[in-house]
Amino acid sequence: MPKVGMEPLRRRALIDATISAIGERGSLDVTMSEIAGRAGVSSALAHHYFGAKDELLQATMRRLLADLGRDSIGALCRASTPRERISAVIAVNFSAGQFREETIHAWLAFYVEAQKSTALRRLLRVYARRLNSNLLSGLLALMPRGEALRMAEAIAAMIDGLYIRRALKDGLPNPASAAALVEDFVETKLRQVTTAR
Amino acid sequence: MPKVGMEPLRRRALIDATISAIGERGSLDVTMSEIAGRAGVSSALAHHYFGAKDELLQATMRRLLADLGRDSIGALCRASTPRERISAVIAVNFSAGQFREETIHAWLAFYVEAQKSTALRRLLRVYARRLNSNLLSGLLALMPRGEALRMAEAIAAMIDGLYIRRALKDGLPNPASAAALVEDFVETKLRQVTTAR
DNA sequence: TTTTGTTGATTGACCAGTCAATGAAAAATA
DNA sequence: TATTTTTCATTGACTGGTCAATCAACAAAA
Repeated sequence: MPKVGMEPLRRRALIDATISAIGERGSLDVTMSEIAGRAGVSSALAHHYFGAKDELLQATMRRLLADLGRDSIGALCRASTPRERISAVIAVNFSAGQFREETIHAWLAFYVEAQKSTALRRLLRVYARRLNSNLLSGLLALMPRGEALRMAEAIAAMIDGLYIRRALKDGLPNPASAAALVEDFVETKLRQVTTAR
Repeated sequence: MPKVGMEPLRRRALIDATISAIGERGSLDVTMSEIAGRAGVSSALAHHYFGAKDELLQATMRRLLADLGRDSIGALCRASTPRERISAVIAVNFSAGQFREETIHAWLAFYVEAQKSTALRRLLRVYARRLNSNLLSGLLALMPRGEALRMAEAIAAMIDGLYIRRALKDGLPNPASAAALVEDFVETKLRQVTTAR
């Protein structure tokens, strides 16, 4: 049965299993056995491929980041105006791929874990910085620098806030209305800036 | 040494210790011994007064909620116009008492734990609902109901988002600029609504 | 002497991480 | 081609440690 070249497959399966386990439990304290079981292997194998548990967790976080990054790049490429870039960033964060219970739980759990683990904190900072710069790539063309910087922070905070609030309500999946809330904010603010004095 | 009437003192001390332990660790997995040690008692005593660990955690969460509630009521009483009520709510959430690393870490950790514990989830819902209704108590006088509802959600999300983002940056305590961000949003939106067509 | 406060010691469960052993493909060798 | 050897994949069983929870016992008021 065993064949060569299993490693990448197993790694992927273990990371998938980690995300779904975290998503289901709603927190990071899932056991290696639980994760391994979901991936259809023994816990020893999980340790074989990832070493310690935090390495698996870091790999999982990196995967989440990579997925979001990929989606973001795709959406930004499809945008042709600065205004569209802003909408693209917002849309990605509330897209079907990202705004799932599983994913949201995982992000939230990692946020907490990042308070303990410097490695995870560094990864989360990457996320925050990237979100910020993606937003700025649109905002800077539409308003003065200072205004754009503050606006980016506000939008980012609102997105994160909607994520975490989403985690509280179970059974109410309305990514569209969440995105609309942010869009409305952007729209209002843009009108104010362009109409100014 | 032992005197009568220790119970309320111990309970308070243990809850205080729980908050500071969580704040320092940055997550909920602090041991009963750790908490008890900080409170200057044995872990057995903590169990004696609180029973199981989750009861202590729930009591801690309730304390956090109560503190925020008390502050909110105070601030709202001091506000005389609807517009001031909105600012009061924002100010409380970023006040020195609430916007501390310790408190923020605790809130964040509880957010995650609430995914597992229905009791904690219920408590967090209380918080969310109260924040919402406090905001609405000002907003409803200034704009149409539908608009006010959406606005309340947006403000609440932004506040929560700024909280969680604050947890990421260490050593950068700027509650004032965070509050200013929210205030600016409110101001902009209000101008739009009142100037409208 | 009963109640209240308090603890050290212990238990039982759980879990991350290790290791030695097994089986099966691939590569090397005859 | 037939064989041996090496490498890869995989696991069950075990270990050491941690921690929540319990309990029996002790001390000091009331």
